[in-house]
Amino acid sequence: MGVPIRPLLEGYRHPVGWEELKGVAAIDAHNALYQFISIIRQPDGTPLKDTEGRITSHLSGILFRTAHLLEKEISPVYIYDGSPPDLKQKTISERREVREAGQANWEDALRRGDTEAAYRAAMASSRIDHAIIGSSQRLLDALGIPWMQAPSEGEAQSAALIESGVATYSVSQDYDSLLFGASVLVRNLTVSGKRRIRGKQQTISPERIYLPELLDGLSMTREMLIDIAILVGTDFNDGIYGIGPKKAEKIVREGRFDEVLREKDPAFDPDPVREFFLSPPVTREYRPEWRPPDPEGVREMLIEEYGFSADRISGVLERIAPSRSSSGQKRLDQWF
DNA sequence: CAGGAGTA
DNA sequence: TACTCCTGG
Repeated sequence: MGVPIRPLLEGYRHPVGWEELKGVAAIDAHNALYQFISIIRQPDGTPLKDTEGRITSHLSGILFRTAHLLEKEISPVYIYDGSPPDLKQKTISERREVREAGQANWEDALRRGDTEAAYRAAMASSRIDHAIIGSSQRLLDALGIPWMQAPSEGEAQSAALIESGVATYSVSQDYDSLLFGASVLVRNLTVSGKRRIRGKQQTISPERIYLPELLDGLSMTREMLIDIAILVGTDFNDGIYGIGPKKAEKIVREGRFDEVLREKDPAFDPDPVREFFLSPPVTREYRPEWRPPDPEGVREMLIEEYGFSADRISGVLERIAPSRSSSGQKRLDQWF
């Protein structure tokens, strides 16, 4: 779910226009896939599937979003998670339980005929499995979009790519990459527009957070921000019961982090978690390469193999790899 | 989520 | 043009 420190970011989440987002976007692949798989569903929660029952929601999401980003002169590179640290095991098993409950609730809601509850439960049942990861990577290859597998957490790798100048910013809905030291985080990198959230219409548009501005504004170090996160809970440790972001901020500012842990959870050693955020396993070798899209490869995969509509695919391909016969449109692949 | 059709 | 609604696989 990511670290719940949103209240601390009030005033630092700046709306940003597409013009300012030109550059290299290091996209948290797991986060993006999860968004697609959980949201791209029919009203009763059924995901898009091909005739063999294989889920295709994520392929639709990647295809159309890629076209959109390239049109905005944004170069995406997808960062996949590698092996999770042992510290994450509890989070992983908790997520599995939530998914299984979601699956059961979905079936229940369908039997009751409660479509809205079915949709919500189906979202919670979403799972990024091997088939989804593999097919997403094949599609990215056909689209000429680079991807890499991080040694460990993708968000940590994204931060390293920014630090070394390979990426301009990190893209995720979660705030973890800030803890890993990503200097720029972009959320809602989607076609802006209105969405229904909890029944209400709300306008969603891209927003940008600068870590240095955040730390300066809060007068704190990244180490302090990490300690706050540890108190409220991260993917790598349980939080302290009854402590939210505001109390955690106060505790850390007053230098009572150790004291509070000694009192509330004496068995817990925060140092491995601190260490993981401050120097996670990452690679410094990777250099992404963007290639022109392979229209025939995309067609073969999506139309022949997964049953996408030829018309829809042709429309997208025309946007990202205009055919020579097309009239007067500017070529978007010219800067590859 | 994103695109497209339908509507005003 | 702007906005709502529906569908995609």
